[in-house]
Amino acid sequence: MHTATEAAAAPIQMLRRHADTAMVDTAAPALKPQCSTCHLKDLCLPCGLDCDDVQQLDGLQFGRRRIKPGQPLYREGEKFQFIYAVRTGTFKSSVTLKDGREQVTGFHMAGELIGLDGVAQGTHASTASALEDAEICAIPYEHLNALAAGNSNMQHIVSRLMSREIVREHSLMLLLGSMNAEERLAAFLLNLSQRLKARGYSPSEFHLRMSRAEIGSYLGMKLETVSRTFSAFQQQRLLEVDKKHIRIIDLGGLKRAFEMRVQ
Amino acid sequence: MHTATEAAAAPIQMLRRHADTAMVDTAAPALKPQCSTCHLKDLCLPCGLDCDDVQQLDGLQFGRRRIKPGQPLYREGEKFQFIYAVRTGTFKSSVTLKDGREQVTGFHMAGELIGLDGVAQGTHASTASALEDAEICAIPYEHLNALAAGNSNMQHIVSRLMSREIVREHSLMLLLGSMNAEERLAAFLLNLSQRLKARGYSPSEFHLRMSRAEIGSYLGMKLETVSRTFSAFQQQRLLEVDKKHIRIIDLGGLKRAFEMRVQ
DNA sequence: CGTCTTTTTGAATACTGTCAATTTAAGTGG
DNA sequence: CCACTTAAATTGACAGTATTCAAAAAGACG
Repeated sequence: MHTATEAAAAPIQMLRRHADTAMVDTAAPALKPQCSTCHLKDLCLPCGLDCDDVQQLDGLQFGRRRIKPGQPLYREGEKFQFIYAVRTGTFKSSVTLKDGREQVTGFHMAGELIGLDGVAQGTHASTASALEDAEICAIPYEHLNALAAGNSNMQHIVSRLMSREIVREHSLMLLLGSMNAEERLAAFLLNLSQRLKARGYSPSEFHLRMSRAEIGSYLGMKLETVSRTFSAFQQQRLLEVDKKHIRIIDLGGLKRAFEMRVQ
Repeated sequence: MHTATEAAAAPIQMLRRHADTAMVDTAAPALKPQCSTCHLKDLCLPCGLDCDDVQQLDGLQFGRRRIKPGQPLYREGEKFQFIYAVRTGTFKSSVTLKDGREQVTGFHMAGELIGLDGVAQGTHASTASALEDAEICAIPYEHLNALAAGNSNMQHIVSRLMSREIVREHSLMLLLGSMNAEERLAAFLLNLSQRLKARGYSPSEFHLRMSRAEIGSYLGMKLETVSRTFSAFQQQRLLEVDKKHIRIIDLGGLKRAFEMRVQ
């Protein structure tokens, strides 16, 4: 088993270490996380639980792990053992096509849980990779389940998380199925803005962690179209775009570009 | 509360009865279903449970209900109380856009469970309507949860069902995000064929329960494009199409049209 | 039997994709 | 520190696919 330190020392070779991606360093005492004292408490798994229940989560003694940019947290087909809570950094989830291309199914930031698609078949149905230096909590699914078996609150929290993922994907299907390029990008930016705001960051000025190609894959369009649409928004004076740095200068206008169709 | 009979007597007025769509006739003794004797046992909720656990499901005493074509089983925003198992007939799930258009998020047939997207917020996130005469089991979610609290097998079954829905939506996102019209329709037909086969029907000859517009909404294309693509498949001698009656005459060819990209 | 809906098909348009060139940024090694 | 290589993003020109608009045909239904 390789530790987080070893992984950090050899970030280049990540593509060869398929079987190891789920390994977690549970030995390092400095990395023992506690939900009860975590600043992400209100966004993450413990959200909605009372003090006693959160202390039960502390009892799970899950490991923490650092991930380097580009490194996979888990891979499609790999055995499912943990669900992961993002502590810092950003991840993308994707499913890969036979011909090698990927479809990005989500971007994930601090407090969000990923890996729940592995429950269905006991193997991960998607691949999750870090887009920047990141840190996660690895929650052993079986232990969480054991906890949930004796605690209906906990049970409900986990179910709700899964259901939320279903609802999230509904709205993405809606986007992919019935919006044009401008509406897609507007929806993407507004969603990002909202999630950053919920995490205490500026909702109007931020740095994209993903490439144009990754945004395009997520939104079902080519990277050139993403780039063109950014330019169009800039000309419409909705945004200021400097590569990955985005400033929303007309939030209302952006919402109009998007809410035209949704809700 | 209106009974199934009343509902059947006034199918035209369904659009006005928002609050009532989740009502279930639990009084009619003839309609008391038993999982243990149900012919859908191996496809539906009980799949994977042993005899003892299935008998616990019988104890839930959930109601059965008939739905007329076009009638909603539940509606977006409505209070979430039940998950539904399709006994007979076909349903579509959809989310509606501000401007009235709908995005179909799924088609559901015998043995499939719907409504799990309501767990997230306590209200249904989509609308489910029957495409033909249908019959469902309404499983009270709270009761199921109570059962799951004392039975980890049961718990696992429910989690797996939710996760399966997440995985299903992944593959639909993949379809919507990175396939052309022919690939989409081929994927749709192959999926349908496979599910019909699992239910003992012919996988190569079947009757579509949904309109071209509904297929189009599901696949993210216009009804005219669906129609044209059917015609194209017919000219390529992959299908014989007579309105809603479909005969697959070259399964391999259809798979090639689709597997070109997927898995 | 007439009306309404669904489906099919055609023609023209619009949007996004493809290909290619250029610019900018980032990383590498002398 | 600078020249070099590599990767990412932007932009243009053109092509191709799916959409839109429109009309006709075929069912479905009362």
